[in-house]
Amino acid sequence: MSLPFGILGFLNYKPMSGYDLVKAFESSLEFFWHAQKSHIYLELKKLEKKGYICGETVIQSDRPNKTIFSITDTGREKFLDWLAEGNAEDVTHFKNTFLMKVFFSGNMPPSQSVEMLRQFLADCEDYLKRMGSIPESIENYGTDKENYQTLYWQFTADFGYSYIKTCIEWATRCIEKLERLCTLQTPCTRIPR
Amino acid sequence: MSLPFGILGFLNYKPMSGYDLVKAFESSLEFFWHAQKSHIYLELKKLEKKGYICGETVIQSDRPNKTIFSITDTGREKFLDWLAEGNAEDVTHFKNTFLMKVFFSGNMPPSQSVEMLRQFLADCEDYLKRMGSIPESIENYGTDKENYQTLYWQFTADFGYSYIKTCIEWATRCIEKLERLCTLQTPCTRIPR
DNA sequence: AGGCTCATGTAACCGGTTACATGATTAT
DNA sequence: ATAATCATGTAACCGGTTACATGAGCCT
Repeated sequence: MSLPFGILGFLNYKPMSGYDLVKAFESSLEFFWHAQKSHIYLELKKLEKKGYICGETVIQSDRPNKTIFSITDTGREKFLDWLAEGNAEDVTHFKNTFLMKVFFSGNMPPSQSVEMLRQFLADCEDYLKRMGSIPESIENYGTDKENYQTLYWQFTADFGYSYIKTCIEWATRCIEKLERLCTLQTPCTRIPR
Repeated sequence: MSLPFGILGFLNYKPMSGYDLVKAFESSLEFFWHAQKSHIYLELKKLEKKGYICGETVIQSDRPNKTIFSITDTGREKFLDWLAEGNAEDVTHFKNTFLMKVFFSGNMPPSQSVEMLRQFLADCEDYLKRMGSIPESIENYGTDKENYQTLYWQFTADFGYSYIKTCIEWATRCIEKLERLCTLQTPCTRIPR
């Protein structure tokens, strides 16, 4: 329900082609909204049909032709409406497959769940490393340094960073607890179930 | 892609009716996997057709009849396979509409985004309050106190708690920064865009 | 000649949501 | 009477994913 608004959001900065949008999503929103290429192109058609954006074909000699989309007044209006909307469900309605697995981990040997948590920890740390390069990439598509845009981009980056940090601390705690239980209290021969 | 496994997970503890499952989801998985009633009943049919669970009608005189579902051997096998699977995408592929709005907040007056963040903060604090009652409710459907189940339930509760705490701290930071910028550096008459 | 970036799609599918709908029994 | 709990669905829809597909031009 958000992809079309993400597109409108980018087009509100400046007109872009589908290809540009794919890259914009990859380099920024990726961290909290992974979008499929095909889905973006599909959504562009829908938005144009609705009259929220309008496309113009640009003929290029050195590379394939492209369509540059601009946001329309109605499009901008819809986008700003969306921005102003409340979103109370967002705090409560998040889905996390990994946590579901943790929840049901009593069904596998503790050694296996320790391994699972270690993998999660490794993935988080890997992610954190790759995140180091965000602040610079954010600078690249800022159009107007006068306004608050970069500030909000920093906010989302801050969120991502804090979130991953929290995940790392949590996973570390869990692993410690499991290992303490496994090596000290209960000998590893005792397998649940 | 996880709901059927959530159902299998619960049925692996003990046989349950669709109604029981709805309540089980509401009282526990709710925090990271909100499930629709209708979806659960739909999924039960699919799982039965696949032979992962089997239902038995229980005739009741004091209340409407019901169907109690039990997990089959193949069902248990599939469930354990799922548990053992890796889930690297889970760290990277999360969707958050609210963060998308923050990302595009340069398009609205700072006062409005402060309001949005305050609302988020309030929602988080509200959520945190309601979370206080989880540990007790978890105790209720533990079948076998000998095994590690409750430990893992605590892990997920710990995650939820830490996550909300992180959100609260983050939102507080953001609001502070915005207010400092608005009241000290730039007079509020200057509205971006 | 072969790989890269640029550029854009279609078709099938699926997980999940929303709205709607029914009906029994029990407690007040 | 009527509200609450128990109990179970159907149908339409939609957001998003996966797989597949094409083709121009540039660089080496």
